[in-house]
Amino acid sequence: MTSDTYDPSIYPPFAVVVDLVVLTIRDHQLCVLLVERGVEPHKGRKALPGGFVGIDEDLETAAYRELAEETGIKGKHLHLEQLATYGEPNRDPRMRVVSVAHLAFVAELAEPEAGSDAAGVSLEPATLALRWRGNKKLAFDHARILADGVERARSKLEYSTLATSFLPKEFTVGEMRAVYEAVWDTEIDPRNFHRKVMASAGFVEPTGRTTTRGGGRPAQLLRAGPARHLDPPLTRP
Amino acid sequence: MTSDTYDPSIYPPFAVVVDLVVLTIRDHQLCVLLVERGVEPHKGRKALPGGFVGIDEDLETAAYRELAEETGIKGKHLHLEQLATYGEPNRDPRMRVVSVAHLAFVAELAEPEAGSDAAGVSLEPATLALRWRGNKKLAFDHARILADGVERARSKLEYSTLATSFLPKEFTVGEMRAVYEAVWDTEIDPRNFHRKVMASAGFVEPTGRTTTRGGGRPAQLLRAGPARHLDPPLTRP
DNA sequence: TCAAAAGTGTTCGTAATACACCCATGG
DNA sequence: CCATGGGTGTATTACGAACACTTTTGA
Repeated sequence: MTSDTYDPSIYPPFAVVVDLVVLTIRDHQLCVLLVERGVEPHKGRKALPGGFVGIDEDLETAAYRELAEETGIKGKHLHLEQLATYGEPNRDPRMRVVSVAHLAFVAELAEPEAGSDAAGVSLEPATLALRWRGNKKLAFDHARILADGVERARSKLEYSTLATSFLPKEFTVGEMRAVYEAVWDTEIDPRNFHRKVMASAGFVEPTGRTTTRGGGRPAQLLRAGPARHLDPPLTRP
Repeated sequence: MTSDTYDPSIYPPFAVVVDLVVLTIRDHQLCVLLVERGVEPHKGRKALPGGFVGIDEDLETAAYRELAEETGIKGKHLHLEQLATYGEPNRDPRMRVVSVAHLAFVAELAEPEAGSDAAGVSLEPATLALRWRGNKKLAFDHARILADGVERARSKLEYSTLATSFLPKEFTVGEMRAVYEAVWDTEIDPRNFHRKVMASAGFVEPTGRTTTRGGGRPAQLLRAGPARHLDPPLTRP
């Protein structure tokens, strides 16, 4: 804030919206939730979900609300954080729109089209959506927002415990490895990964049960531990 | 963005401002640039510099403009990045204000009070300003913004080459070590630090000249190298 | 000749990698 | 009994912390 006085008759109107980069893992790929625009501008193109912030609504509250409206997700088992704010004067041709983008990590949603609002909801591989060109290009500056979100996700997995946000409440080490491999788009040695995850204090805790989903020897079922930061970090090759 | 239509007669007015966390090193301490408020609310308190975004002005452009107005700094030898956006409904009692905070690293400014606008500009140790309580407390939610900025600065030094932004164009390894010690508030082994900095490809390059300012054996004068990221990172103890 | 800061060499313990190997299940 | 993934042990290498030591100036 500044000490300048505010005069509404001079000060021009800004619209403030939240846009969401909702990431999830599907088929061993990092996927992003997109909606198809029904109106101009960019009618027919895919866009990040989002909407206006209410006058008495916190930014984070608005982001959670949009997420629920768009996906039907309401549970507490997800991660949502502010990503960055995009405010180029002409990013929306209709008026001056400042978008506070948020980044969400969610566990596999059972057919997200079940969401209330938008019929045109889809899940697309993130790297694919980033490469769309021509009239398939993402609306507005959403390709840039998505790129920033993907890069943030990649680095967050290194030094935070947020990989668990992509997983159901109970999971195996192998399933967590699949998350890292999908987000980083690399292969990871299963044996060393196993050791690092189990040795990292507070990352995961055993439930005592096992599962054989996925075949092979039964794997321990784990749940997320209390730690928020990963020390030492898991580094990508 | 969303497909909702926009109706200005319904949509309430938001003010969009940029606030600046301007950090520099002074007396071996990490310091922040503050201005004293001349009007209510929070009249007489220190606050982060900032101001309204123009209707045709990019967020980053607005941040550079405010920085120049507040400090007189115009040169290209500084770093400025977006920090985060703060939009709680009641963070400003006058109206709904969304603040896009930016973080700047600058080399020692020669008495910043020389700046054009504000007479009440001062440089205060960051950790001190964060501890102010009662009627000396920072205005609005600026203590939280400052805390976020300091934490970001601390971690940026680990994996980026931005320490050079705190230094003049030419500097010595010892002067850079002083930056790390001030920002991290730790002591660092000079010998190991020297080796790491010089071994890190693209971090610094020799100018060929030396200096004896600071006493002792002449030190190589260095300038910032082309690298933006530090690999391997410098880790705090 | 002493203090002070720059810079180099070396030791030593830990951490990461690569991979051999064993385990426990389903088909 | 074989394929599949889970999980353990271990040798080798790489790296970082600690610190002894040398260098080059100003006072």
